[in-house]
Amino acid sequence: MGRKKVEIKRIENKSSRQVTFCKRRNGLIEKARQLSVLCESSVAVLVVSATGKLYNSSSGDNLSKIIDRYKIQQADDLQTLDLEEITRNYLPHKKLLELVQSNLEEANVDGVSVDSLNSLEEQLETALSVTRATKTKLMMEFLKTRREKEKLLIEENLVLASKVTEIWKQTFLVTRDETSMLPEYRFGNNPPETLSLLK
Amino acid sequence: MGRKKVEIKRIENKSSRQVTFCKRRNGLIEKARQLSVLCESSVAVLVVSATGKLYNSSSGDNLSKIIDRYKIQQADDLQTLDLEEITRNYLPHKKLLELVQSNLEEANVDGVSVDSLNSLEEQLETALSVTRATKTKLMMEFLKTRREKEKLLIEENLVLASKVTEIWKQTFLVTRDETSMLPEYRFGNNPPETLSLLK
DNA sequence: AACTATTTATAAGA
DNA sequence: TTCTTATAAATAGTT
Repeated sequence: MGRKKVEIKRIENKSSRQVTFCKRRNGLIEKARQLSVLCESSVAVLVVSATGKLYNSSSGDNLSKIIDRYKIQQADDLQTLDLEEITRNYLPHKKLLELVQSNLEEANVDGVSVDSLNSLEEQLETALSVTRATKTKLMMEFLKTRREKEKLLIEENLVLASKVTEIWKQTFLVTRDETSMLPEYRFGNNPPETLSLLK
Repeated sequence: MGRKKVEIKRIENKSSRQVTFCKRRNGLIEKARQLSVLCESSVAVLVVSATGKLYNSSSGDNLSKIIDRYKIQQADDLQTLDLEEITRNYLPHKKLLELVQSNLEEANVDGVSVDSLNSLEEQLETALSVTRATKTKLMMEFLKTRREKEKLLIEENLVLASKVTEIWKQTFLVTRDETSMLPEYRFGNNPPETLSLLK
């Protein structure tokens, strides 16, 4: 729908690709909004540009909720896989139970005492909750470490990016006036692309 | 674009709403595909109908990857709110517990039956194990996302670092011979420091 | 599900 | 970028 019919294949010209990206992205998002309103549904659109920049929109429910809805479907689809994971998580406990089982049989020799069984149960519960808490704590700590490392990387990235930008600017100023001294091909002519993850 | 102009507001007639939902949903998904192909980008569309049914499409990358890219942004924006997401995912289990709770009270009225308590206990254990597995899974997923993001950052960092090094080298070669053209203070005299996290 | 009269989106040009 | 406009494409109402 334009002056000419266009084939649906990659637009080779960079600038017209950029223009089309912008126009059609806006068009798509507007269409999504309309669908949502007309048919009282929730619609999410996520667009990742070639340079990695993300554009998203949602109407009806918010994006997180829509994604959660998607996850539920995934969970349904992979229910058998989850069961495997659950089983895996239970193996350590199983072993612990076996260990206690042998204790139990030992106890049986002396005749079954309800009191001893009670205390055994308690011990088991304690062992279990300790295991669980430790696991959570370990994972939380690990997450924290990751976050800190990520922070450092982002800072470093910012410093480097501004350095490159700065140098590019100055190079450009020089090459414009003194082309012969600093041939344009030397540093490349384009400003450094902006960085996908730092926007 | 049809026989009549339509206002963008909820379509009251149920069957025409249904028809429009289907037509426009297909249109939206086709538009998404076109945008993806024309501009070599990744596009995801998620539509949840009023009855809760989910329709989704993705082009370019697969949906999970696009959603991961979204999560990276979220993690930046809402680093502290990760716990909220986890909490949100726990609500369904909460409801399950409430359900069981009501069963418990019901059982109490008829006098406590050991059998019913047994089955209740079993149900609870199941709910608990599912909860536990879900928690682990969520944390694992989150860790995976972090790891992927870190990878991207490191790659970006490497590219930037080599860029800075390259430019520094070339600048040095010029300044040595033509000091007046490129005052030494301009880009700084030192080679870029090596990077703490990339060693 | 098709069919078309119209509206809407957008490609090219400015 | 942003606006304009000729044309392609989508779709509302109809069958």
